[in-house]
Amino acid sequence: MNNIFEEIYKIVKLIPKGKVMTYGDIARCLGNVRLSRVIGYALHSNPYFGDVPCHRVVNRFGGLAPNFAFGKINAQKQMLENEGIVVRKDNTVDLEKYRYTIN
DNA sequence: TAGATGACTAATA
DNA sequence: CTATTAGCCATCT
Repeated sequence: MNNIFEEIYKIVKLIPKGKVMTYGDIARCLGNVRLSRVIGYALHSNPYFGDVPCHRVVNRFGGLAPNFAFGKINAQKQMLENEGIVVRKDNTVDLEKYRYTIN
């Protein structure tokens, strides 16, 4: 499938361990920041769970998604911590520290 | 088949 | 400064 979804997954897969990316950054990589919405749906659908580290994708505040596809937000939090990322009590990460930008 | 919705963000009023 | 509108695309009803 050569649609926007594949592009999204391609970018997400490029996120190194211990780093996170925002929807906006991914969308900007695709050439249009407004695609951030599509990214959200793409990960919500989550057809490639296991291949796509959707837990490394956070919103612009660094906050984790309220409805994690696999389990609860707790699961995402656990996975991030497992990679060495410190998640705050309010389920947010330090973007200045963990934000990964491709360009 | 057509319309509404959603893990969002940035720009404008 | 805060609040609202616009824009994207796939899936759901």
